[in-house]
Amino acid sequence: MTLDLAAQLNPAQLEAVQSLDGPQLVIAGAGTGKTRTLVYRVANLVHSGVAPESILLLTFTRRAAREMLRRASGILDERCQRVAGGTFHSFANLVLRRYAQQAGYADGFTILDSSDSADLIALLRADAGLNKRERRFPKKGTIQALFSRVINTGRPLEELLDEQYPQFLEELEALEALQRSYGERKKLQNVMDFDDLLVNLRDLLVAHEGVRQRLASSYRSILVDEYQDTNRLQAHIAALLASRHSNLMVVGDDAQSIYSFRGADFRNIMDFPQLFPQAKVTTLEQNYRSTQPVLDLGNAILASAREKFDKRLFTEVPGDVRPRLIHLEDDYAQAQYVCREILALREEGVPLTAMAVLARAAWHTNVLEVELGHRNIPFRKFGGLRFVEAAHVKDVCALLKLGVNPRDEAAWFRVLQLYEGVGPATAQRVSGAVLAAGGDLAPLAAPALAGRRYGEDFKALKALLEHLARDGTTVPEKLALAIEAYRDLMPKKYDDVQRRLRDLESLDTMAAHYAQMDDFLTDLAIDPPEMGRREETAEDTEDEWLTLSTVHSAKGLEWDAVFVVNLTEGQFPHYRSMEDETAYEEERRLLYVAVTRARRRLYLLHPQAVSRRGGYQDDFGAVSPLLADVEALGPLGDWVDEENFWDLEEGSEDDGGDGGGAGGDSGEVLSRIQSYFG
DNA sequence: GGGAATGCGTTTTTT
DNA sequence: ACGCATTCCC
Repeated sequence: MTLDLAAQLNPAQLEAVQSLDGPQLVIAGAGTGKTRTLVYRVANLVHSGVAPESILLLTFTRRAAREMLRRASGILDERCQRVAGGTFHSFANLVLRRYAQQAGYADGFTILDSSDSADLIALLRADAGLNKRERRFPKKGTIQALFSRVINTGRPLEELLDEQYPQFLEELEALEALQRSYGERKKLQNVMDFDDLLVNLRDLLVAHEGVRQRLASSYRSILVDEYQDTNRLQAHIAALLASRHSNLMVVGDDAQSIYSFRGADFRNIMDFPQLFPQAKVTTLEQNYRSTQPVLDLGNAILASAREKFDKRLFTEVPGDVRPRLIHLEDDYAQAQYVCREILALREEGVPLTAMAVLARAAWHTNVLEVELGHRNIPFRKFGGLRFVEAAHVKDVCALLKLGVNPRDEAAWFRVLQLYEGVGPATAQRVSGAVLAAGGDLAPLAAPALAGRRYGEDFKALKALLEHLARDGTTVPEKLALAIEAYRDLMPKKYDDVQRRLRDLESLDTMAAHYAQMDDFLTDLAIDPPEMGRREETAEDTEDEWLTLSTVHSAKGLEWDAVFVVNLTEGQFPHYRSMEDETAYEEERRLLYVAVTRARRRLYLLHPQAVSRRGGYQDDFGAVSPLLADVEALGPLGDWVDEENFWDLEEGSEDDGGDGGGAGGDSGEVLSRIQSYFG
């Protein structure tokens, strides 16, 4: 098997792909073949004899990793499928399961997703009596987000409070105490939240020399995609893993950094050469995705950015259809317009699969979804509320979790309250008793409960959990047991039992792929299925569908035609980002990401009113200030600007659309890592 | 005391 | 439609 790299790559890409050793930074603008470069580099590494298992590809989603390895296999051969790949979180999970003891945990720890962790925090808040106070105490979700930010940015709680919630500064001490008890309680319950996965991996690598040596030796080459969206913790982990061979390639684009709300810091990119002074830096500037008019708009959006990183993308992709900015009365008119345009494009031969509607927030497409339904246009929705976040799915998962880890208090709290006559107080009492017994289920059958309404129910629950904990039963069998028990409990909580049961059935198809229940549950938390919440109208097997997505979930993807909806002040940019400059700048980059998803056709839609809960926003919304900034620049905002308020009745005609190893030994690298990360 | 029913305000982005 | 707080009822 030969690899004709020169024929497939431009000089800059080729350079990045061919230098197999040493640290490398690739700055890759949108559409410049970043993924291509990574894929070819993986193939080239394997081709040159590096064992696939010793290559680690860290990406933003697991889907991205799978896709890249599939492509690498297509270029070279099946060996590429054996490359280790995934997200930082999934990799951390893998390592921590192997070294649970060294990390201070027991085997079979369970994962808390953000809402689980918020629930646990709420329990502790109630324990500490912080509920019944004169002053309002922050909501559980707010506290959870704060704690998470402390971890992911490495900044002190006080600073973050001062910045974001000055009204809660007076509660600093109470919050710090809560933070401590939250940390202790998780250990006690043998659970980790998302942040613990990263923290514990880093701590493991720092504190356990032997483990670090083993991992750093076994990963001969490490590649990190979307490096601009990593946080400090992740950068530290990547550096530690590369401490032996220094073969770390990071790829990213500062202009596409859109996850700072999660602690991502694009300075990781800027500082990379500081950490690895021998780093080779490659910049990819030729865009292979979009036409010049689309790119011009992208460049213009960046041009008004507060912090400029001079990078001008150019393209040779032919095409001169200018982007269109369309002003509409409201989001119903917007939905009409988008549908008609989509159908028109399809007539012209653009397949549905090559079109996407992108939005700042998942709910922005709600009105459109109804309209698409009316017109029988099949679609899939990405981003926003996940399948696994639906209350009934969480309920069943909580049951399953207790089979794996009977110390998981958040799961207990959820499960117990499913029973008639059980509220927060009883649930907490019983789960407290189980926890105090180290996870023994005996308290469920305690004589004191016998006379209660739920006495018998709890005995049945005990039997169920014992069965779920048994080794001989398969994952799908356990799931079936849990659903069967849950079916009887549903009417207390929901009136649409049938619909929810159907969702649970789809869990079943997933469960079939797993031999271990904890793997199944972990994957549900860390790598949730991206199925649209809306039932696929016709058949699941529909092979032509339109993509609806949040801009965040559209990262790295591309379509022939892209519609960006709700470009209205307060919607996009989100109103909460308008006071804060750094947040506003991130909205700008977010719009940049959105428009650079388009290959040939780009529609920017500005509904003047956006419906909320049936009604309308009080006042009429101006066009997004992000676009106003571009307009102010003059010729670069050279889009087709049209108003389309009236002519939208079904069937009416309108104007239609056209529109490594190189330097430094392990010790030297380590000391640099140490001095950088402290 | 604790659980259930009622009413109100509210929607960012994700591992 | 959902989470939250208040009120109502056993």
